Amino acid sequence: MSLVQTAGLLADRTRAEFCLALLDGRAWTAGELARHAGVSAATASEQLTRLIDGGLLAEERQGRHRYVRLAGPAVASLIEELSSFGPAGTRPRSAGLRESSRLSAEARGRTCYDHLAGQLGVGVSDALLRRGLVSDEDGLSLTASGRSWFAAQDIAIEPAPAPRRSTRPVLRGCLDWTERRMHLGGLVGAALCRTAFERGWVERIGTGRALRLTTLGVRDFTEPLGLARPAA
Amino acid sequence: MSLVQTAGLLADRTRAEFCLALLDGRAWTAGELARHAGVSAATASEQLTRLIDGGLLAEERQGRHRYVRLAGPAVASLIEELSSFGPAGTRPRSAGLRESSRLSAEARGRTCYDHLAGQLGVGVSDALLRRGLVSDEDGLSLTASGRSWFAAQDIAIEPAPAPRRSTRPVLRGCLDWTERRMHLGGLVGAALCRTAFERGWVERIGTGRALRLTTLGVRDFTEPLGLARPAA
DNA sequence: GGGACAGTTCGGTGGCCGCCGAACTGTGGC
DNA sequence: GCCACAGTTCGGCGGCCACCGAACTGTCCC
Repeated sequence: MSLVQTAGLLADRTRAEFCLALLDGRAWTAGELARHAGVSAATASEQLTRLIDGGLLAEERQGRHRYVRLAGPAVASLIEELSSFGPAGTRPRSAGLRESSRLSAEARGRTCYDHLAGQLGVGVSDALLRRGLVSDEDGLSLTASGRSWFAAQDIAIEPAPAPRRSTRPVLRGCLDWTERRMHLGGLVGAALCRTAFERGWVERIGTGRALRLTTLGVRDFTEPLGLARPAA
Repeated sequence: MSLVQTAGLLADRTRAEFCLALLDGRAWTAGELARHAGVSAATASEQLTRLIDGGLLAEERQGRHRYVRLAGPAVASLIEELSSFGPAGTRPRSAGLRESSRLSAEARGRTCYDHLAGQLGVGVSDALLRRGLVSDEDGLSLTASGRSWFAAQDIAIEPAPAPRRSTRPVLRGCLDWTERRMHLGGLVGAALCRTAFERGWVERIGTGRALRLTTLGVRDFTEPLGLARPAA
């Protein structure tokens, strides 16, 4: 795969739509993606095969279903970087009720591939900054007290997955499109999100990418960090 | 600009060739790029306009010349990320004498947008790791002693350029295509490279992207770091 | 086994876009 | 003023590729 080929994969409306949908970090079936992007099953099947051959997506077949997901964090960060280009143009026009309620749930909290985003993600990010666990002078980094805080919480910041030496930074600012604020990505963001799921601090709402903060999460996660309790 | 449009800009052989050439961090004229990519002046002109409109390139007109360069570090990192995808496929076949002498000069030392690459870049990167100024456990980061070393050398790690809050990490591993080794990018890599030019530690060889380490550079830069003196 | 359904393969079509030569504009040197 | 040269604009050509419908394979359920 060369630069041209990889870019070409993302240079198509349909394939890009697939990838953006998969940015929630979950596995979708081919049919779901086809409906989501408004194309026939035939087209979806072809395009998914291309994305998989190009190494952007990974597939898992289960019975008559073909599940696909992003091939890894590098792909997610690539897509985010490409999306965040230019003068951050146009906001999509207003939507129906059902749609806008889904959107507001996602605005409160959601996953952005493997880390937390939305108001929850931004809030956590701000809290860590306020408490000096993370520093944003000359770029984002974990401070010494930040490292000990993570150790004290028993949250492991996974070193790079065994086989391939990763270039993934410990901490990475991720600028999302709904909030215009930065939230924490990178290994630290992924570790926080993984822990939040494992300890029941957050849970999925239905089948979307939206998240709900549980009462356990308020008690053990956001209140200790000094976050205001969310409005709804 | 959307994801699709930005990706589309890089999904063309000619435009990609331009961007890869500009990865040396310097400004090229439209004609130089046309010859480099083997297309007519007409084609180069059109494609450059597209790249500029899309925000990937910046232009500067001087008399009858049109100089273009990458619009910023974010573009360089985007291109590197896109290039480093997939199983790092095929190495270009061998070249003529003139070409291969240029290549070996570039292998010794060159710029990779705004930081040092080639054997020089990798060597510096290794030396900083060996001395504990940089850590690569769970991702790359600058250690406390690393921060004081930079301060002691009076090398400023520039905070993000004023207007826009940058997501550029302090330290970023950059995996280059000639060396298969990682070298230092990010704000730290840029600061080192800038300093190396300012203090005369390195200089350009001719008009290419290749670098020569000066005797001053050996004395004040690589020897203090414990690098072996390069073969040639 | 039959029917519903998820996904795939294939052929044909339409549109987009990268390319060039030719004619043109503008700059610099003599 | 003239010529050389860098870059631009335009029209037209050619190739690539995303799309669909239709026919097919494979899975699950009754």
